[in-house]
Amino acid sequence: MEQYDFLEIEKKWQREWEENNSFRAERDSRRKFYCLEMFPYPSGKIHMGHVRNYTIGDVYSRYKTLCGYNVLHPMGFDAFGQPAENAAIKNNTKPGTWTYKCIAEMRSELRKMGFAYDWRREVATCDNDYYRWNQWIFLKMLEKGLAYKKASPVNWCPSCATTLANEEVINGGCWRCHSAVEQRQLEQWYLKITRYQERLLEDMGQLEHWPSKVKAMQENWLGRSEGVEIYFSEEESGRRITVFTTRPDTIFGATYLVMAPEHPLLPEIIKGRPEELKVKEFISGAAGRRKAALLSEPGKEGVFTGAYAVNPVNAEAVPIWTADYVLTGYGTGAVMAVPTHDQRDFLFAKEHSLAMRAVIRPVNISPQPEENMAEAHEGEGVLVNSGCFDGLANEEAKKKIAVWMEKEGTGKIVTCWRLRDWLISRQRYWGTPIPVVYCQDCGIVAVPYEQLPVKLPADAPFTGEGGSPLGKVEEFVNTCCPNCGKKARRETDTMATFFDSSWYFLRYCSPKEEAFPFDREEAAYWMPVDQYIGGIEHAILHLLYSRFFTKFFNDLGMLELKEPFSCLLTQGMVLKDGEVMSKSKGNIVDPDSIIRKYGADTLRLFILFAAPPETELEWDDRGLEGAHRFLNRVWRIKDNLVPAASADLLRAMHRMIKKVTEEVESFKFNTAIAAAMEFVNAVYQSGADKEVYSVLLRLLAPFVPHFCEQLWQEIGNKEGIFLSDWPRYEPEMLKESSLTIVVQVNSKVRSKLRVPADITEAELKRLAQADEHLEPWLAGKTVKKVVIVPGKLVNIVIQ
RNA sequence: GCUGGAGUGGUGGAAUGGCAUACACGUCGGUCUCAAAAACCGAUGGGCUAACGUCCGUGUGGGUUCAACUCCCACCUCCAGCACCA
Repeated sequence: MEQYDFLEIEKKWQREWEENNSFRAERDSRRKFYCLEMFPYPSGKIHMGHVRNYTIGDVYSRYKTLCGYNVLHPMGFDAFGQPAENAAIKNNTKPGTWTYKCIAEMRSELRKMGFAYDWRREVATCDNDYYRWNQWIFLKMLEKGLAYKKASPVNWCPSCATTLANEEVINGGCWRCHSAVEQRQLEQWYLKITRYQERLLEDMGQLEHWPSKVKAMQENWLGRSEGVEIYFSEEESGRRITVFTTRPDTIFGATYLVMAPEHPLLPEIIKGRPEELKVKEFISGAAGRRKAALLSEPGKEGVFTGAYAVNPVNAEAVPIWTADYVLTGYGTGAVMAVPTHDQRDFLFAKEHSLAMRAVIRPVNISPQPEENMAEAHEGEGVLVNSGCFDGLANEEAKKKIAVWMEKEGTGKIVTCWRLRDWLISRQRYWGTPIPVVYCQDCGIVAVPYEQLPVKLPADAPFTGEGGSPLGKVEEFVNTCCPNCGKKARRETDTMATFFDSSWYFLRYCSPKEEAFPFDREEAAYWMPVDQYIGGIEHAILHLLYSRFFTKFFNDLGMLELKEPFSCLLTQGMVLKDGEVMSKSKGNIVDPDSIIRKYGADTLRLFILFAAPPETELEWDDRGLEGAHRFLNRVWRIKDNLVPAASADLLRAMHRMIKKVTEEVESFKFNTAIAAAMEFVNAVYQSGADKEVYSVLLRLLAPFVPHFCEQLWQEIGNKEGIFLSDWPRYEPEMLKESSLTIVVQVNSKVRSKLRVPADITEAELKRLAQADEHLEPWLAGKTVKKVVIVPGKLVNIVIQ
């Protein structure tokens, strides 16, 4: 039995596409379509996750091409980052050398998959021509006050020996190596992403075609919450201690106040008190306890400071405590504690025998004395023990008390965000140098634009043991102040690589542009990305940063649009035996070995057919063989073409065109392929002619491009299949002359009728009731009602 | 705890109010063959039945409807993300 020669065919068409620049994209008068997949880190080899991600994008971009769109489908490499340094140490080479070698290997692996990229637009973020624009963007941000340097406690990964952004800390561990993250006091560069927090939240309304999950995660990350800052004062000194609460309705129930151990006022408050030593001990142990808490349940540790704070609404003095459960990074770093109506406060108060006072009486539950409460009542109710607010529903009281406090000057209505500014300094070598110098006289000085790029030296004595490697490269560090010309030192930290990937989709629009990061007109034509495809792991980091950058470019007047990605698809993971493929589990299937054995088209087809794009995909060798079998089946039709296909087959073909088109359009590739398989089964029954075959090939072309190009050529076409058109169905051909109608009695199928398609409802009703198959069911019963669904079924309801 | 998903044959999955299990995998049977493989054709949710059939069946319990995998209410289980966020 003839098997098609995939090795030969795939090589041939890959060469052909490359020589003809088949997938080059240029601005023209057609409707544009920008299809983008998240670019890879160039590790050298592609894995099944890449294969799946890029195959999904490839199908869609080839489909859009066939539909007549001017498609931009670029590829590049997210090439800066730590693995290059580790690999360089291990292999005794330079990160640059290693990275460019990996890029070359990766490019060749991607080519073997037959992806339709415009390779002329390739970018690698470690190229001078790319990262100089990182520096340009940074300087613009510096000008606008969006980039700033400050000393602050930062997340520190001891194993990677570098700082991390909040977004890079996952469950208290480093996103890359999972080591427990420590806090260190360091002076670092930040980007003021918080200036955009309202817009990042508001504009999510535009992201209709993003998965709700991703939007929910971003919303949660932004963490907007409305509340009140309340001004307590320390009893003796009158020093103001501001707390933040979302529950001003419980203010009369505040029985103590808690400050985070890191709160800057704390040392002043305890100064000279008998408790000072004990509290200081507690403060110095805080970092260690926080680290330990990451590994286990958070504890309820805390100590009394000896001081009291005056509640501004009732002049009551309440004890001031410091405890781990109050965080320094959120709100004001201090809270008023209301044990009766906040579960955390409740547990803490029980633990340390602190006073409680209920101020909200629950509706429909008999009120309990405080000492009998088993847990805090966090729900709704009516205010009690709250002065003139007694009797108000608590939701109403929330607003009234807030307004009242603001009027009295005892508080202020505020909106609090969880989002922090983005820490971008990294103590690493393989990244974009931050383009500033430090001058004895002038302080922090921006490197002038005309001096960009600040080139990363080709080599640095890095060991992976910490400290910025660039600091050891004398000829890099020592420079002159651009301002006064005196001796100055360069910044030796590099930028977080998420900076690089926050705007690469814009660079693709004009990758050779020399005056700006991107050409305004090209971007105006190609942007936004119409379809973006990538892993869910970037739901917050990359996608949030990219939205931030886009808004920044909008402010600079370089972009019209506010959001970079119109539609987003997050593809599911590839599993083997129910687990994610990984080196450590030893369950990796290497795409290259599959390509050699079955061909790229079979691999593509299997991965598309085995599951819908968004869900997890279980690797299955036998499923792979099934996909291969199907291709051979389609191949053999070529030698068995008939002069004219039957009318039934033609109708089936038009039904298939409709189905495949609708399914591809909505990313249901598995059912699109199923429809094609069903049709091929019909072809095996009655025989296809050349016309029918050519339709089938064009419908399959986005999925298995080499295969279809070859057959397309063999049946006599001179131009490539991707220069043809996506088939259209004739609505006339979908109509059947007769239909099968299901006949039910009391909703159970009892018979089927073959009737003319244009039958009237009355006639159908008559026919159904006369059906002899129904005799046993209808005999002696009264017909209550007859439901008719045109073209589908008749349901006879009997008593 | 909060957020977002998922739960359907032996397996991956299909069906968004109208014949549950399309398509594929696997299994079984047939054709071809000396034989095997490949290929092609057919069967394949469960119970009862010699058979025509018939009853049950989409995580659980209720509800709406002539009709529910699908809509509503309550719950269970699993996966993922966030989490002492005041």
